[in-house]
Amino acid sequence: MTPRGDRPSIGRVAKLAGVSATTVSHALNGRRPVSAATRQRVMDAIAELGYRPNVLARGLRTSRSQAIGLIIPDITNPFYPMLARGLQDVLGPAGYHEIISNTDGDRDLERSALDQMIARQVDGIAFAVFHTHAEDLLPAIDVGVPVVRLGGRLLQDGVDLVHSDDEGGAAEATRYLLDRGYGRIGFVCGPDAQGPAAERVTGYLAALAERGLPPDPDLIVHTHFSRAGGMAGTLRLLGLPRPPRAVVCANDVMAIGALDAAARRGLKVPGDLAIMGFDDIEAATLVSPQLTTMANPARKIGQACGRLLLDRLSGTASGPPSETIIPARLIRRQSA
Amino acid sequence: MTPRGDRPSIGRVAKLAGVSATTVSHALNGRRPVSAATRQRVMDAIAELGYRPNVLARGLRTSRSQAIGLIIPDITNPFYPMLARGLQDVLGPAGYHEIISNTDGDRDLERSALDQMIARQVDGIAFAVFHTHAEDLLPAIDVGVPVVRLGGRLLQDGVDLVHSDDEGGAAEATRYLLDRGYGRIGFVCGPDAQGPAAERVTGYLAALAERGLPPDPDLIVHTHFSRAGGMAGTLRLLGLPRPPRAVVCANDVMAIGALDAAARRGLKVPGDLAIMGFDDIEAATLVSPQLTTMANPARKIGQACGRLLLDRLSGTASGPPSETIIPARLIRRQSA
DNA sequence: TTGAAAGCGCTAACAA
DNA sequence: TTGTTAGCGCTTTCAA
Repeated sequence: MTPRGDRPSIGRVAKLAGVSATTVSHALNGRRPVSAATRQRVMDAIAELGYRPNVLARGLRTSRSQAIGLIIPDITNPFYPMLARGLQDVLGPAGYHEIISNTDGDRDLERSALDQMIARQVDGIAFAVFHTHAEDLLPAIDVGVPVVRLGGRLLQDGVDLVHSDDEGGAAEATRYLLDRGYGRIGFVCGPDAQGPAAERVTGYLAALAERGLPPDPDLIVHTHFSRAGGMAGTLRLLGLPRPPRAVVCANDVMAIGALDAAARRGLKVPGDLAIMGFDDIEAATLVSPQLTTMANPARKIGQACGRLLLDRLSGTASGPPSETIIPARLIRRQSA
Repeated sequence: MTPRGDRPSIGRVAKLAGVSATTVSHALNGRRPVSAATRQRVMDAIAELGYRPNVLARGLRTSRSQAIGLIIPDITNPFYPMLARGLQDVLGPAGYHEIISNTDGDRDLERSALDQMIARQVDGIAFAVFHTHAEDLLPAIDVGVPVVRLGGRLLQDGVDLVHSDDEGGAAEATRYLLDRGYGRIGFVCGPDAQGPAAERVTGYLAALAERGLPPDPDLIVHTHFSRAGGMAGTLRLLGLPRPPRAVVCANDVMAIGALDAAARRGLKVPGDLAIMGFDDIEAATLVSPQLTTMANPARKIGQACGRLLLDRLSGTASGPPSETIIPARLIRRQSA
């Protein structure tokens, strides 16, 4: 009836080896010395029966599921698989599995995903979402599950923070253009002032300010985080009375849209229009000209997140929430 | 000490509501009538305590973990996230979570991932790998866990099969070129005769045979499944005494490499060389000219896989292994 | 309509 | 070096 085909239990192994279940347990996880002869008999029995410890039962007893939850908007967005891989790089060798939930950025789904993770007794949670407020994470904090938040700036009790240096990266991208003599630089931004995009605008403005350049609201356009949005935003900039000769885009996908806009206007890139992206997604090397961009190292972020979780789980870290900033790196290619 | 902050148990809820744990259980999962008044008291208690059923404990008792394992080579390859999403489309609403393991195509890692999934008591497994032999799946079959294999052709007891129509798709791609007057058509293939690539060669040859064209071994080059491999293979074809004017590539990544090869030789695409890809990855629309290709619908494959698993889990399906073939669709763009 | 009791497979006191 | 016992939180007979 049930889908399990009568799997051998620790008791069966014990009986076959002629020892107690306790001894089998200790032979397996070495928390207590077991004589070589006994261990051998146990191992033989395990092999003979094809025994595998039931992780659920172990988890129930130890209240550690050896699983961590990863809550993200959409695994289909190439940034997140990289993040997931980085997490696994660190957590896998430590014996943790990853349970992934997609939320599509919906706040209700985010909350329900968190609930389900808690119900599954995950040992830790990596939460990568924009629209979540501090109070949404309280259920996890209340039950004492370590949470690492990916992105955002909010420091919150019980929640470590990992994010890329959006502000510094955007500043560096802008400086790169300034150094090449571009005075009027446009910024193609996301729809609102939330999330990493906001930090990127801040960096852009900071770089201008360093050189004594005042911000020009006309040069900042708000549009969608998409290829079409990038094109529309860039066209808007190009339609200005004094259009910019260089643009910084909030991400690579939008920068590819900026490329589309240049092609439509018959502008050469970077000759007539220089374009900077952000993220260094795979596609950045597929378009022509290839995108000059800031590398946003998803895998490294995932690894940092994994280490943080591991430290909290082992009790190595127990202090107040930490903030880890992963630097972005300038990748010089052809578009700027 | 343990990382769980003293979570409320069903017993606590029962006490607060003034009923037995049994009643709380039934109030929650409705396997037995509970009076409206009692149910209300139970729900109130649950809300007051913030109770969430412990999925591990439930799983231990019912021997169903409500989790399914997804074993893939690499979540970083954009095909697999789509697959994972398709699985979740179907399995998520049914209350299943997904546990993902990356194997990097390593057979030992594949076997160990399978072992771990079994140890975790997953209710079903989706296995997407090339290098696995039939006997590697036996551990899962032995314990009665339904397995769906993604890709490959091997019909095996206890293992359902889902794959795209690699053979038919490649035949259609080839026919498309034949219809446009190309007589000598090259095929850029993977390193060996295994996996979906093999089926694609078969389809290519079948289409040629339909028109009475004999196979020419010179026109089939073996190379790596990568952009660099695609370029190298195409250059080899172009170096032939009578080079083909059209090539079919085993996947889009290789087709992008073929584009590189054409650019290097100064050939116009599709004027001097027509190029067909396979898969329709996102990048297919980013390159210039955009790739004409066969869409390999990963998400649909994932959904089909999820339905199959669900049928096996619910007992709806219980017969011999099934084979589901998802058709590939021709996407006309610019490269052919 | 409800409860009491047993037990899923494991580990951790405690005891020898 | 090893065993006995209890119990993690839940569901499921069996009984009322």
